[in-house]
Amino acid sequence: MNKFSLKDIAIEAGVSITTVSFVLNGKAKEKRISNRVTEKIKKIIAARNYKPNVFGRGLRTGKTTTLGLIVEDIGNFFFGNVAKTIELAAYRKGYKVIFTSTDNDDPKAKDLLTMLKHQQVDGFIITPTEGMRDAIIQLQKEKKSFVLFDRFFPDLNTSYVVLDNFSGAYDMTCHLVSKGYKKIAFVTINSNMIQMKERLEGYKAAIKRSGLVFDKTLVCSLPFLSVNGSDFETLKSFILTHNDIDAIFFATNYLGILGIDCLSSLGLSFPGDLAVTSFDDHDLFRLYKPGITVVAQPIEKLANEAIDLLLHLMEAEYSEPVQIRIPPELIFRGSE
Amino acid sequence: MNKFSLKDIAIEAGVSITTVSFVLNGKAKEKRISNRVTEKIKKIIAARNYKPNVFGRGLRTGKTTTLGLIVEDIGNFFFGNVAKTIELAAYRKGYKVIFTSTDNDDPKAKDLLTMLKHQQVDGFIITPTEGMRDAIIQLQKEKKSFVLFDRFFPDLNTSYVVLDNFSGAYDMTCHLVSKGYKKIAFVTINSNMIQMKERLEGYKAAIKRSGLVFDKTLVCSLPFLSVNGSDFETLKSFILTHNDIDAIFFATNYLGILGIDCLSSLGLSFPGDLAVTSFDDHDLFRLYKPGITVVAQPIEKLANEAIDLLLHLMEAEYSEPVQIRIPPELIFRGSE
DNA sequence: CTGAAAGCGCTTACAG
DNA sequence: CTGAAAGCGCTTACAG
Repeated sequence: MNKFSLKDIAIEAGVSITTVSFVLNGKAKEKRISNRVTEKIKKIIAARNYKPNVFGRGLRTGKTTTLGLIVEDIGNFFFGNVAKTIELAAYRKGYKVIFTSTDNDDPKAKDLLTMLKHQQVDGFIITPTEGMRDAIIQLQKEKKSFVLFDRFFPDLNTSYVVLDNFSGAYDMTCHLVSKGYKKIAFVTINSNMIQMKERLEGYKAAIKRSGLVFDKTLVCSLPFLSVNGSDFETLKSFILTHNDIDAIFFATNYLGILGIDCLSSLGLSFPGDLAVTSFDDHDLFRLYKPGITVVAQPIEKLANEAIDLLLHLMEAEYSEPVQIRIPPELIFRGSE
Repeated sequence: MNKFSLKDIAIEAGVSITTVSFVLNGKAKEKRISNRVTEKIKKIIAARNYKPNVFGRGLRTGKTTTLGLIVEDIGNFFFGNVAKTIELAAYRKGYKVIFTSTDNDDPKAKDLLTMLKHQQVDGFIITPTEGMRDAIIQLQKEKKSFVLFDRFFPDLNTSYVVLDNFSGAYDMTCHLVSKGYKKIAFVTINSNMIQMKERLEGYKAAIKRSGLVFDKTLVCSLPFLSVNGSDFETLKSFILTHNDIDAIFFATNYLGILGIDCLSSLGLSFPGDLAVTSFDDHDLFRLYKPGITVVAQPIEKLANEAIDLLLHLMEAEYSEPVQIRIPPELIFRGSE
């Protein structure tokens, strides 16, 4: 495909490959290549549409202009749009992106990280699973450039870009309280990862601050993306058992979607029978009748902060870890 | 990172790098390396967790175990889930995937293809834009392994995996006719690409076969993802102008989503005021009240066919182009 | 102002 | 049954 190598260009220009390489890498001035020769070489490179071979360069320099992106699930609305934004920003800077989904599976996640390291990507954006803690420590030891995304390890001093999950959950819960709801259920996933913990903590803190009593039986924890579809039944029976609930707050977009499915199959209407709110925005929440009140994540902002930070870390000689929290945005709709 | 090279392993095993390379590439038997030596080397490779350097190998062989995926928009429900399935299948086969979104932008799309070629990916899955025709011809001349996805060029004999769009549109239109609708509007995007043409043709054919008269003023063509959001207004005025329409068929998921938004903001209800159906399934269509009747694309099947075909083409010495059409699945819900 | 040469890590034709 | 050596395409320290 790349018929042309440095050598071919050199022959055509009647100079050495060294000289061509200098011109190619913008070192013509520094190396004092004459203007005449520089221009001549540039012309030939353009005419032949010559691009340096990635392997030759990679072997020599260890650089790839490729980034590794690890998300939870590229098919999810949130992560899919995050990926889109990151890819666009990377493209504009001349980087390729290798993308991978962990599906919250620890062994797969670790395997993916190894694969990306082995692939010599220049930097990583990682939505870590719980079990990746050691692998992240290792990555840091190896002085790789990376930023954690959506979640992080509280006891590890790494760079990250996350939503301020605590205040998102806190503000939404306060909102429900202010509307007069008193029995507010919180439906979350069974995860120790910080982003889910913070959402739960935000909910708890708001309940307590409001003078209500935190009742742990009002918290429903589902396993992550159970394949057998048992979530639906679990949630249904939770709702049926707690028939005094007057509001439900779903902790992620797919829980909210599941919740709407569930409530509607139970014939419950909202906000009539109970108020419904969710984390994350989604076309369904926006267009459902009534619209669902949500804690929206500013997706483009989150993704752009992550890629910008990563590129910054990659070019910095040395940098202290940078930790960014983006405020969420509450969108009030009819579901209360 | 990869501290260990072939050389290190060779030194540790007390053999030449040639021998290690043979073992590494499963040529031990063929090259008649003794069992004793083979086992010893394998043990060391495992113990050191040695992985061959991708650049060294790539430079020598030109192979990368990396695939290039070009979709329209990774943030879209359809393409996001396609990407997810492809990535999973590729991962299981030991391939990495570099993914890119064209956003239906010709120059970007061509640029992405060049980038992927330059990156020496072993194979391509491409959702082409209209303007990529020449680039695809070129790709074929270069004997690259690739499969077109979701759409293809009718006058080009290339491999592809697509939905049978014609029959999807045809069947849905017939369904509407059978329900008694007579003024069926078709909302599509302004594209000459085959998948949209076939949908329109399917609609037309069904109208004619049903003894109705094809009325081109009932076809509304919107520009692809106009940034300024003018689609909403265009569609709105189309609906207002044609107040005798008794059914609308949206030709893609994002048009259907836009349509629901639009109809609902006009205060129109369905199927009361008019029937509503769409191409592609989506959480919104499934859970909206009433549920939206759709022509669903079997996403996993489409994606798996594409990746399987690509892998087949990659390992085949030579293969005639393979062209696969997957039948759509109509899902009937309350919107008629 | 420019070039010859080493070396990054690998695979494989050739030799024995 | 095993190894020395060439060469893939590049960058850069060194020499002049």
